[in-house]
Amino acid sequence: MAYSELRTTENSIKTSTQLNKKNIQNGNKDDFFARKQRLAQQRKSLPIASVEKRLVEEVRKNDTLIIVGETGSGKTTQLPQFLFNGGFCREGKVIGVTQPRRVAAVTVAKRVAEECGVELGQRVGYSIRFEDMTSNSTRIKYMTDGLLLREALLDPFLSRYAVIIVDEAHERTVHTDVLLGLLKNVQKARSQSSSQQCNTEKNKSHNNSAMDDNENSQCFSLLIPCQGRKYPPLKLIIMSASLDAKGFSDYFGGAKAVHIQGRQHPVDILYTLHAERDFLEAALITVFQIHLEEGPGDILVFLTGQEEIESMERLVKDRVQQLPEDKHKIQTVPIFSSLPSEQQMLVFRPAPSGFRKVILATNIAETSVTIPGIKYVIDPGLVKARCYNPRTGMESLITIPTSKAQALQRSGRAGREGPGKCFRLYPESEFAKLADSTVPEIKRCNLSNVILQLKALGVDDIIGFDFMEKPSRMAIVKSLEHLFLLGALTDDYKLSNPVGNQMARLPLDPIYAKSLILASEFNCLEEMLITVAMLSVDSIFYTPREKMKEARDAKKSFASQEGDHLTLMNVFRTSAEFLEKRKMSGSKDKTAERSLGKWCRDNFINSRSLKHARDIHSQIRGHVEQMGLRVTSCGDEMLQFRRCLAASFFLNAALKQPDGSYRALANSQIVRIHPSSVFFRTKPECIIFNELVRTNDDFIRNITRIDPLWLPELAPQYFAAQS
DNA sequence: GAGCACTGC
Repeated sequence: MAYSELRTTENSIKTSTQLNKKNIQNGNKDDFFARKQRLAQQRKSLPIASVEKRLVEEVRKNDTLIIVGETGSGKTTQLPQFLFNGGFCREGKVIGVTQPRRVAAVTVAKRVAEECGVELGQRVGYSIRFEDMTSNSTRIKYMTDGLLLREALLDPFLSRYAVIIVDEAHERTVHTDVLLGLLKNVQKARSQSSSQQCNTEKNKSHNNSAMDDNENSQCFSLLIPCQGRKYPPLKLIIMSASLDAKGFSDYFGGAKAVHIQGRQHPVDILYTLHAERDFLEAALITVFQIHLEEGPGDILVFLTGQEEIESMERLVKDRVQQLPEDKHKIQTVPIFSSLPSEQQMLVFRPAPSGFRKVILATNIAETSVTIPGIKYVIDPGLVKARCYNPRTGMESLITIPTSKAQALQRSGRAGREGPGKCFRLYPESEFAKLADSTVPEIKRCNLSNVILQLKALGVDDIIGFDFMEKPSRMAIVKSLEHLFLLGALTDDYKLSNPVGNQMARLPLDPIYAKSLILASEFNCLEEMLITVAMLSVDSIFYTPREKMKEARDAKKSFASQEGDHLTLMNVFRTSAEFLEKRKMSGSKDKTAERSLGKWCRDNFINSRSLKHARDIHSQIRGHVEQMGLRVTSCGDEMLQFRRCLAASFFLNAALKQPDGSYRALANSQIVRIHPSSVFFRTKPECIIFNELVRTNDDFIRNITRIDPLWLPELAPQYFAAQS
């Protein structure tokens, strides 16, 4: 295939010695000191090290600072240490650093603890869902941004923190965007609380005297809990890898932005001369072009989904047979999120000697997973993205062109260990037409959860909330209506008590949170806890292409005639009984867990999803018990449980049509039962469902049969007017 | 008889 001239994007800076994994495990004293010395050397050689004093000074001078740091600058690990040494943790205050992903929070915290020579969980720690590695002495705390949002519900002023660093802000996840808005309010309120004494007597009710103008009225509600208390100003640092700091700076009132040099090797970017019609074929040709003409080094190919990855794998294997025998040494390795972890791990294993590894990946390899040894990247310029239509309330996945930022992120994967090459399968003129950055997630998702959180944080005027980028009015109104129908909001759209408050405290989809509250009244909270935990995770059933029949039979053994909800519950309970038996018979916890892994494989269950569901189950159980909800079981009274499902998910009720499709009662939309449902063949007259996704058709998933007469009985406020 | 980018509480 023809490519245009090579172009060099970034300057090369030599990297220091790589870490030697072996030495970490060795408790040997010499190794310990050698490693310590090496760590210190590495720290000193980071681009950020030379500007330590200046950075600390800038943070002292500016309440908000934007830091643009390229990959490898060391900003995430070093800046918190600089600030700690600079005295920002006086009086027991904490430096919080947020990350969009759990793995990042954990690995960075471990690294920093080691650099500081302290035990993880002491001065340096991390906190993510299901795992808290912090203590009273923790001063540098890495955490996920979603977790900090949850913390804000309990401590609206984030009073423990002197500094909050929002890392990877350019990724613009929903959590990051909500957090930025919240932090802006907290910062404003805290600087006012320290400059202006709150008047405890006068401010019992909503009273604007503590604020200068209406624009500030939103942080007023945040002020209430701090009445009479004083807080030091909150230092805010927004760190981004994208070169465009202006958006963040503008949002924070013209905050100062500083730039820190990165340390990437140069990556040559090549474009095709013409637009390619078939990107799979173009990628295939490029793989072999690299294999035959370029030096050693592994290839990373970005594809849109599992299906493309699997067909690409077959194509490479077929095509390699046409080459002379001495050119056969290619090994393909797929990676995507729903792949079982053991198979995911294979991408990290070096290819056999003399072989070239070709990694076929979704955008899991863009940020979440860093694979060593990549020298070549092939980027067709496409990505599958979630879209939300607020009018229909429907989510869908569509393939769209990447943004420039995303293309840059992908090409950067070729320059982590040495100079690399990136082949973009489109002409350079097309690159110029790409959007600069990806549309923030908050503009393309259902907002019910976001709104419930904001309401619980005291933000009543959602439409007036100062989002960095405002979601559409329609999306906001739609979600407000939805929350109102669930009973989370009152007639004047305030958070209801106790229902709305309880729902906001549960880390679940609002509709699932509501179902738990209802279940305690229906005496089936035990069952509903299991159900919502199982509904909250990715697909539980795993169906490998080559073992379809076995997988289907395994699934049948769990199937319930009542529907998918009870089927999921059967899986959960059977696995729990299995684990219990193992532990009773004297197996250690670890051994029992391992045999659960085998049980999962035998039953074609995705063990990662099941583990996740078990974690959610125990976490949520703790929450509902704390709230004082009664956790009781309906035993064999499945009718009672199905009635509770109907009462919970009445917004998703549907009636069978003569042609076997269904009509959703809420909006008369015609939908079809997904083939993964137990009701794909035997179709009941009336059902409730949990998920509506558009793929080749408008499919509904997770379905239970109900009696249509229950609907007006259990949700009269909704169905009375309609019948 | 389908096919599910990726995170997160």
